[in-house]
Amino acid sequence: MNIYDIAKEANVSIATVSRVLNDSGNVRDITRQKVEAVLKKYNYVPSAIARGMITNSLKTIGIVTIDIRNLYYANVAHSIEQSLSVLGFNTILCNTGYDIDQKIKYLRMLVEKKVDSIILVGSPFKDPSLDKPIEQISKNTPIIIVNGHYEYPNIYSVQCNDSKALEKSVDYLVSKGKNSFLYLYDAETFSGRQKLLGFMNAVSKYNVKSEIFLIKPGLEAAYNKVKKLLDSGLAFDAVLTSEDLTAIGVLKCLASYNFQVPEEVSVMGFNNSVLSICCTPALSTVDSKMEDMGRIAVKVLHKVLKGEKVEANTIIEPELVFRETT
Amino acid sequence: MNIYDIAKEANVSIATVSRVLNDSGNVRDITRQKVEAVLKKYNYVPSAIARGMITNSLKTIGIVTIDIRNLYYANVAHSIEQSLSVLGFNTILCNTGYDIDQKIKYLRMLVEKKVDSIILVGSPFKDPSLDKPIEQISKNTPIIIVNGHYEYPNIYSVQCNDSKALEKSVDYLVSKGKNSFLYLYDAETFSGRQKLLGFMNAVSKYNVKSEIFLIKPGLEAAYNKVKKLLDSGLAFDAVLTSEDLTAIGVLKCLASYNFQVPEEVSVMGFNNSVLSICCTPALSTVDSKMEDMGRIAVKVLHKVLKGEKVEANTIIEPELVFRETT
DNA sequence: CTGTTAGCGCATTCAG
DNA sequence: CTGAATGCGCTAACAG
Repeated sequence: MNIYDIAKEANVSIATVSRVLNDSGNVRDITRQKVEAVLKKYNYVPSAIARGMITNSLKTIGIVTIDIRNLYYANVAHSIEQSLSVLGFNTILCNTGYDIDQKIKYLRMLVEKKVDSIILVGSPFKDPSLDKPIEQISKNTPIIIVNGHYEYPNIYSVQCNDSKALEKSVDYLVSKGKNSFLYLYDAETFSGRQKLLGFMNAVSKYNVKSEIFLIKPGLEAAYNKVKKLLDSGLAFDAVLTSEDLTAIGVLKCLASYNFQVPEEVSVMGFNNSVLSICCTPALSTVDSKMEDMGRIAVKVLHKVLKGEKVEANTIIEPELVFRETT
Repeated sequence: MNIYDIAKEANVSIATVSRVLNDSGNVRDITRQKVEAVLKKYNYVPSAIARGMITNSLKTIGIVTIDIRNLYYANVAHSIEQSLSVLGFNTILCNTGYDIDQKIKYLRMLVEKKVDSIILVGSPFKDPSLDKPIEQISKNTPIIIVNGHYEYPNIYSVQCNDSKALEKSVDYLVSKGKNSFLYLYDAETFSGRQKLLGFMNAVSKYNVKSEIFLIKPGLEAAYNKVKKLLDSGLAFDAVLTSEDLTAIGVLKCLASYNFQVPEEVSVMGFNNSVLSICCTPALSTVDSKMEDMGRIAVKVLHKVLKGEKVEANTIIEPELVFRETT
């Protein structure tokens, strides 16, 4: 069943069917009704493929991220998908993992499918060897980076002011009398560097001690690191992390040593994920505005697609969420 | 840049270019090399749309679920997406939420895009008013239901033996001397009913008390329910739930009443999500084999697509995971 | 082994 | 307001 069949049955030309299908005006009311009747009769659904042949678009965008099982990515992806759906776009989801070849493969698939845009969530393409392909693609397809940054034509970014969040966290803890800080982070992404910078910047403003460690992602790595640190005699009264899950690992380790949180040691997570209310005590954390990020990324994209002028960089302010660990 | 341009530059016909592009044999080695050189020179990527025009497929499948922010869905979706990617398929992600019109809209978009299959994760289409569209679509497109069930031609399902999981949990807790059970569940999906059945079936085998409550999803609803129950004087020594998050709400409430877990009250969650290791004490739960479900769903789909015969129903056995709450 | 040809289903001129 | 004709880029016969 195609547009010809409909046209024949409705006694009109395919052009007319196309017109009512796309609501593009210039159809007499009575003609329209005639066609619509046939359309409904057969429950006709036009082929996006054939349409794409002409318009060179499938009204589809690709969202590329490391791993959707990570709550941060899941939240942002959800927000993007929902906003896009309102605009009539579908979303192709790509979990690249950390393998470079995988990333290239996904990129290629998206280009083949002529997606209207690619949205990078996190910075799955921070590896320099991926710069060339990304720049190449950007020649024909706008790219939006959520929580990442890339200075290049047709590449836009939406970021959370992560560094500010860390600064404010340190400020707050210092005001609470803390003076010996630990910062645990697990990723050297754009966002990861921002957080780190914010932390370093903040502690340098005060006369406080600070230690910084890069660890593997996950609860266990954090637990083990803190254990090792404690066993080695390091003392601290505040721990900041780049991820809620890391903070929970810290909490668990602290509990095993019978530290009082937050009296003896304060702990702050990052992202305000559901994890932060699952642990005990409930985790103070940073609301990194995951929903907003997705929504605004799509707003930027929409403008770009409409040919409107858009600033290459949008920054969103995070918010501190205080619960029981500070 | 299209296949004609490549053909011209390589001094061959478009058919030959198509042949090397699809690696479909019948090309002399020297010819192939000539073409490949041009292909590489322009970094040529064929149009999946034009190809789809002929093959009537974009090598894309739709995965439809309620909300990817839910860890269960995220895990299954991730597993599906990864397995599909290996087979050269892309995944369109749809978060339907609970609105019926949304669901219809998503279905229509997927049909327009001629997806090779639709995978339903959870049972986003359990509403009877959606039966007609689903059955209609199944006439042309195989449908796979992950943790749901629908007896109909060209609809296949992969499910976890959730009822068995609940039975085994009760068995175990009875063997531990528990005799007064509470079951809290938050969804009347197919899977939700299976769990419920399993619970009822199990408690009926023993001389134990049991109460069952349907509550809203989330930590807070569980917390409030248990609080109300406790305040009303209800006594129990074991709580089972249909979700880890619910169990954590229970745990939090129990803690606020200074109950010893598991000595006085045992608690079990469901899904073995990351949440279960975040709470304190760490939650005993059911590994509902999220990864396996996705992987097997794709295996089933692949067979269906190849025209092989497949059993309409695949059942996976869950596993109990004992941590600190039992 | 290679080339020619004919559509796939639709949007879009351009006439009328 | 409506219809006829064209072509998007590719695959799949078919002929050679």
